[in-house]
Amino acid sequence: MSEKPTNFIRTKIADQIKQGQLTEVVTRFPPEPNGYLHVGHAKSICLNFGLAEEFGGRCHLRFDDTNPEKESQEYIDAIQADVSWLGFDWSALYHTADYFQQLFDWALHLIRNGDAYVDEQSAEAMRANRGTLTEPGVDSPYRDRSPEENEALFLKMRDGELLVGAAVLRAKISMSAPNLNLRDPALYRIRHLSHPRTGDQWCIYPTYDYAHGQSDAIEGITHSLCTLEFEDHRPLYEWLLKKLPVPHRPKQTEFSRLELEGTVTSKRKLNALVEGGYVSGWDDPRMPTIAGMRRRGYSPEGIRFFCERIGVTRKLNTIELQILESSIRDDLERRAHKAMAVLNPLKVVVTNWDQVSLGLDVPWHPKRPELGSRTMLFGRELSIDRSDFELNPPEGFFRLSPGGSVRLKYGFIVDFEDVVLDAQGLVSEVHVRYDPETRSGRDQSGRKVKGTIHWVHAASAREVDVRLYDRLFTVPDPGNYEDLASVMNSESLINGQALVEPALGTLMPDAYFQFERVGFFKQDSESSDDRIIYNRSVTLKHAWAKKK
RNA sequence: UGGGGUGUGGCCAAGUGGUUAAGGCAGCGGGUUUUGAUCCCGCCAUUCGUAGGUUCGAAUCCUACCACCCCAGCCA
Repeated sequence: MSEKPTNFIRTKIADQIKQGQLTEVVTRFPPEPNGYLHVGHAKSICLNFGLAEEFGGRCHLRFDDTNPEKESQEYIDAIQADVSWLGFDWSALYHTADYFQQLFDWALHLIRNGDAYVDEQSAEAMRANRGTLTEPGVDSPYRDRSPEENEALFLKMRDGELLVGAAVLRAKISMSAPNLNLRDPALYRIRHLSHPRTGDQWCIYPTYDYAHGQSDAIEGITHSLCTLEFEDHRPLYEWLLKKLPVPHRPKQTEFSRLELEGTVTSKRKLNALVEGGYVSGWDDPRMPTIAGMRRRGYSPEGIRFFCERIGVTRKLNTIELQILESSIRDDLERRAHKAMAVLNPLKVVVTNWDQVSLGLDVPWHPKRPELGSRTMLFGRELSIDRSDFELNPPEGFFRLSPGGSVRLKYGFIVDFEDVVLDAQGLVSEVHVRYDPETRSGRDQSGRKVKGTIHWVHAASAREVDVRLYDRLFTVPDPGNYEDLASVMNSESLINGQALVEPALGTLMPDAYFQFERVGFFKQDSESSDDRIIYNRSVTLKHAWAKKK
């Protein structure tokens, strides 16, 4: 993992510091608690927290909780867990809801200055009067009320004397602005709903446009980073900051959102997958949510490495899944304990083994001795993977086949002797002879074999469940399909069993594993003492499989 | 067709007037290897959306054109 790649935001900040325009960097990550965080949020988290960290500033975690209709405590808790799991500490926890009083007072300020008015048009009328992309809108009949009348009405809104939808507070900018966001945008709406944080204290709630910039100002945010679709909102963001006596002037900078090949990252669609029962929940290992990736066995470092690799620009981009997977592998390669597991067992009898089982001391990681070792047994009856034996091997096959030899990793070289077929003619057993001179670590024979395969000792192996995951969709751009059901991959989850060496048969919820020659695995959170479940996080790269 | 953006190899992405256009992923070739993994080495854009122009010199400046993305929630 090399040094951090640069990007335009970083460059700009470094520049501002160099020119003395900036003494501290304060960013914020402002999720709305209306769903779980996904890989796109991870990009934003890494950017915001990463920048603050790099320039010795701070990054606030702020819940942008302005709309109680869709927000809940479940999401608030999950978001904190996810950010923290990714490895970031927020200097303090903030809530837009904590600024509701200040925001309200500032709304009064706008009203008194003639910069906002209460509109009693229906939502439909407002829409009709907004105009179109090419035609200007029409002024509301309520647009020229006096400040006094507006204030009285706004207080009635606050005091619950008006019904939902009966009125809205609007900024008084221009109904003919070419930027639609400037055509008298709504600032406050009536919602007789209780809020996870403020309870029933308010029945009017500020919109994102009104709340966001002012919250940034209150917190002293220097760089308010958001995605490109908010670019058209920047003039409004700045208009409000200019009209209000705010203590600070934050600057908004936009970057392009992450698009990941083969995944959807809209909360609405992710929610539809959960609600429709297509996945087991927000943390289903196939979900691109942080919770899903965590459960699948991706490491925080791997995800952060990914976010670093993909960069930050203003261009449309679709990241290939391989970049994510290779980032995860890169981290897991050094982090994981390496062990033996056989997914499709084939019985192997070592016919010339006539002693008790032999204990082998096997390191957890050949390149990281500090991880220690464990004992594996070698004996007369073993299991190997069915795919490691071929009766009629294709050209270039160098595992076990009739007349051939192979090394059982960390054990001995074995030579093919015989094969037992069942009634259907399928291989049910392979008989081999082991070469006593070839014990790993003390091989005196000088023999070289082409293939080395993994195995487990039949009597001491334990059976575990294994869940093999594949992409959730059959198309690279599921986001373009309204009917997600039609592009779901029916084989995105394959349930199976595996025989694992004894050391893998106990509950180890935090450990990362590589099943040698198979892939990276992590125990699923549903595992229990008597039923261990391993999730395949990601496969190993497999040149042989590709060539076939 | 209004406004705002973006165009550098298959996918990302540095580069902001001056040697043969960084790097990563993918791919290809080779070496090491008791994981066909890892690791290591090499190859992989005479060209930067297109066409003109300015300049001794342009991906970088100018002009025109083309393509794509975002905006008409009392969502964020």
